[in-house]
Amino acid sequence: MVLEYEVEEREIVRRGSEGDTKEAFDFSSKVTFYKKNAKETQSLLSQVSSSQITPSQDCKEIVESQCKYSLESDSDSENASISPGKYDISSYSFQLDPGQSKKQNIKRTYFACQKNPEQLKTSNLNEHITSILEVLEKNSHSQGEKWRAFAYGKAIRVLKNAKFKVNSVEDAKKLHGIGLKIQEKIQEILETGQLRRVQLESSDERTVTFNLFSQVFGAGPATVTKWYSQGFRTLEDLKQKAKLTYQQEIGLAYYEELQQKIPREEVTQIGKIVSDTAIAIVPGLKVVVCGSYRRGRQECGDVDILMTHKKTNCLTDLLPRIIQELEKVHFLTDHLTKIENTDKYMGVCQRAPGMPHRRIDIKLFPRHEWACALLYFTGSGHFNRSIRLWARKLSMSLSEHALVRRYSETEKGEPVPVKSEQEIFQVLGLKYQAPEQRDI
DNA sequence: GGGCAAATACTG
DNA sequence: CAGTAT
DNA sequence: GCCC
Repeated sequence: MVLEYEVEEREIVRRGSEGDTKEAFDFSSKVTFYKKNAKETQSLLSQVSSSQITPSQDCKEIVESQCKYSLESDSDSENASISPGKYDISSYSFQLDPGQSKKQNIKRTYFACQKNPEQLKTSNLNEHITSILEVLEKNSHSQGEKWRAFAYGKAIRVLKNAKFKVNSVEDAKKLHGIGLKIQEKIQEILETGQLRRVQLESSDERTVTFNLFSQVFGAGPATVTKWYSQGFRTLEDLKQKAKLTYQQEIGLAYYEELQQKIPREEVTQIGKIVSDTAIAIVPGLKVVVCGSYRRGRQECGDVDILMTHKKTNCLTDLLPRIIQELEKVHFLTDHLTKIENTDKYMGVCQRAPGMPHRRIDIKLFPRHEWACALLYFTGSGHFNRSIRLWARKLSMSLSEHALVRRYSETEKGEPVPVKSEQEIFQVLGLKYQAPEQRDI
């Protein structure tokens, strides 16, 4: 009884934090609430769009206070950028209908989830199934079957987050995101411990080759298909015979190194190198390492660095200058985008000679886009999908640049000025989640 | 059947 | 423009 | 592939 109760709560939490369409329960109940309280929300929105928060004020405030390198967390500056008197987050945090105990439970669980994301994560009771589905997901992905892979991914998350071990198809049916086809697969896994299709594919030349090739940076489904049809089967084939773009050459040259995860400590060091270099060139720059690093991961796939400055608009060549300097000290070894005239750089770096090469992105945003950029590039991907879906249901649209109201399918309104991540959550009527809590 | 997020930048 | 990446 |  208790178990089942908890299961249901977890289920709800998961859906809510994932933002799947069908989190019907979580999300739509919130939508309902939103409509009920449309008036409050309107007033909040007008408050936000009023002069109380403006980009210029934002610039002034942040630049004057703490334009300093912040790796571990910029929560200090985030907090500092909120004036307590103007916004009382607690008064506007999303409250579910108090009259309905069930909904209250959702809310409570929601909080629990936010406090304990690790707990939810560490106990995958369905490893025996998910490990196999993960193969299917990867295979689908490298064949370019985007949405099929998407569905597998969703099923995997559902299974991982389930509070019970799936011992029968009936168990699996309860989980949202598991349809007929995956049910069949689960049945076979439960009966035989494996999946014939996976066995087949793992020794299938086409599948193996697609997986191999699709991990080359710059090669997507179309390119991989072409290479395969041209008869290439190994990385050596590609190096010797394939016609490669410059990006693919780099991707191939560092194929193994770029596969490796980056220890958190190294990301910290890389961040420091970039930050020190950048700030030496442009004092007052704000530099934050985002991505999985900011979410607290111990291992990262790449390094994602965001910068902003109050004078961004007058310093269009800012990023190129920083790039050139980083190149000069042999930190950046290869460029994946052109370095002139850019505010979004992609490249390859090496912390020190002999160390593995790493993928690095450095992006410069104008001050007024800082909050959205931070949110976006901190992710996770799932979290982003979730919050955007939510935004859409509130007739808003969230991008790396801005949070805007949409009046219709095509008509978009003015951006809602937001100067911190907290404000984005606030405007969307969501409880703030720290970066670590977005690692979902 | 259509949606599954959304928007931008770069390459060739 | 298609393809790729973020 | 799943869901509506």
